[in-house]
Amino acid sequence: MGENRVARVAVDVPLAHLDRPFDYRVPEALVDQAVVGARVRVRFAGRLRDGFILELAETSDRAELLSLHTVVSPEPVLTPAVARLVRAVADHYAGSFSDVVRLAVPPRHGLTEKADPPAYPPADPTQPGATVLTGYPTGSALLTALRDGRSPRAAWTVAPRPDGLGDWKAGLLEAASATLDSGRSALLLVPDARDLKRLAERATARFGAGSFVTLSAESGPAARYRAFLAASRGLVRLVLGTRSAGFAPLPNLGLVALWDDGDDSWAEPRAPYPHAREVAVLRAHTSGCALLVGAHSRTAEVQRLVEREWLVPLGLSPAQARGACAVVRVAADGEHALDRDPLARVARVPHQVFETIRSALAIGPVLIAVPRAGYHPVVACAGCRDIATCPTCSQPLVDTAGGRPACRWCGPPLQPWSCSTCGGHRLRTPVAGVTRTTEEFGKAFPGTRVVGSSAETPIEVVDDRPAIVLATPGAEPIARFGYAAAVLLDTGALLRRPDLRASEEALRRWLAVTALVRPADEGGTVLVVGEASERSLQALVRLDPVGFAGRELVERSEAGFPPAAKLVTIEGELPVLDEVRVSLALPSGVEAQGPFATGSSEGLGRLTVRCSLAQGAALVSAIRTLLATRAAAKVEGPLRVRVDPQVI
DNA sequence: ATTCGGACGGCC
DNA sequence: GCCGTCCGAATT
Repeated sequence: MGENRVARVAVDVPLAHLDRPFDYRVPEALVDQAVVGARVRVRFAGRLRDGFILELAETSDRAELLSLHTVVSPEPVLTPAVARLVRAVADHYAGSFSDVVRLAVPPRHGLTEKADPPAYPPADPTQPGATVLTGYPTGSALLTALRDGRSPRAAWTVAPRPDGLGDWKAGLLEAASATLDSGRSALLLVPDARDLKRLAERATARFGAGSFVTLSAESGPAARYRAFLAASRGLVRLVLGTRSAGFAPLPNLGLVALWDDGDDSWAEPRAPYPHAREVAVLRAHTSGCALLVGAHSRTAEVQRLVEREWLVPLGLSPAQARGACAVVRVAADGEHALDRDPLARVARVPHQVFETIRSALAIGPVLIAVPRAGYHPVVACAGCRDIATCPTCSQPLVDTAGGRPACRWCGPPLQPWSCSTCGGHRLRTPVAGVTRTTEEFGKAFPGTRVVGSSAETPIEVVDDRPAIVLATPGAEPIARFGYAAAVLLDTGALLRRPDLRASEEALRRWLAVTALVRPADEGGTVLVVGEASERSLQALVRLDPVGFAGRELVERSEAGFPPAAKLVTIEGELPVLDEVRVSLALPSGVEAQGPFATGSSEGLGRLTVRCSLAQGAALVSAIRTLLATRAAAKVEGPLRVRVDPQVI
């Protein structure tokens, strides 16, 4: 067989036991096109299937080889570095190469590929931007290391303020700039399209228009593929993107930076459900690039990497942070139904909230963070605020879309409702949506502009004139010069969520709101309505997300949850899961719980398997082997495996 | 003798 | 998955 006439092909087959390369002969006519990374079509089990050339070789172990059927295009879309990352991610999540490669390489867009690429002027990092990282201890050392071509890894805890030390976008661009200076490329990742747009605006100002690309699934197939090609062809050295851009092919990658790893949009909803933070970690590991994980808060996962000394901490002390940010105070969520002031009566908030808003309005806009409508669809008595229950079965009544409260089991109550505690007849929704609360604040502050921003009707920016801005989580507008104050209403609603990460997530959101408020020396205040003894609330008041994450990690360790333990859930039909539990020869130290019915659908259930981190890789590999064996034996019953799932 | 079909093994 | 093959039973 001639020179490089064997192509190792990753064939797109969904079967777990066929998750390995297959050799094909490269026919004479395709020699020029059959390059490493090219998309091909091959005959596999009698059918034509898609695949990628992983490598070219001179010989094969096998005597007889089929020929490549077609080279779809000679464009090398799957580089060896990305192929290694895809394999590592698949192995980590007990998934297959073909599943992960679908997340890594966007669908081909033929016209875009054939068209002349636009001109990409070089990113000009000589324009000095604001220096942010140097304001942090060891920040200068990080930049120097990047500039010198080294690969530091850091967990950057960003001070929650709107500008200066809180300007995380400038910090990421600064790190990128230092990396570009070393002759390498950089990848900056943000959780959503809104952040991407804002980061891109800053990147344009710093590096010049067109000197970088943004890579996101939301930009449509053509634009997405054009940006992908600009990266893989080495036409740009700076890529900004969202979740799937974590796999972006960049020659000579020097840095991956990821903003706010606690955001739930980092969790990929498609199998094998990789988390972008872990993809970035695996990328730094497999390609030896630098890693910068920045956030106002700190996840237990990042805390673990810091404690293992795999990430270096980069942040202010809590005392330094308090000196640089808004002051945070707690208002007890007391018996305000009896309060005299109009806001307390109308919107059910403590008197202190009214005072804070009134004084802050004198110097600027005020943000009111309200829990998302629908968090608690339950209804309560307007008199005593007790939860309203069904007169027939005593289950909580819920607020239906039609506006009439009803019991989930018995339907709308037949006779007029009366409160079983105080005998009252009027009902109200305890957590009002933005629209409703907007009206209430309008009444309490006559003459003040009141605007609402929610996911459905978001507002991007507000100016510095006094206004009350009500916003649901994630839809908070930016105030051009920072809010004079922010009020976090009903913090208990977030904390009461039946979720392992409820308090971590709550602190993350509150710090994000704090970051929109002016620092204390400019009069900025954050008022939190809630239970002052809550650990997450105390961490907010002290601006100490690191201390919080340390204790959070200890708790996860005691409870046997990720990232302190390896936890895998397997979902499928209950009898199938019984078989799985038996056939998974569990080594000692590996526990299994269930299978339990999930209630999501008839006959479906979940089996949870957990073990120490030391045994984690062996457990995941054993589960993968089980999937392969089952697929090879054609055992019926689909299974869904999640490694370290984000929500349990 | 020939054809049909269902099960099983392998997929380069 | 899906295809090919192999073997037994049904059909001529």
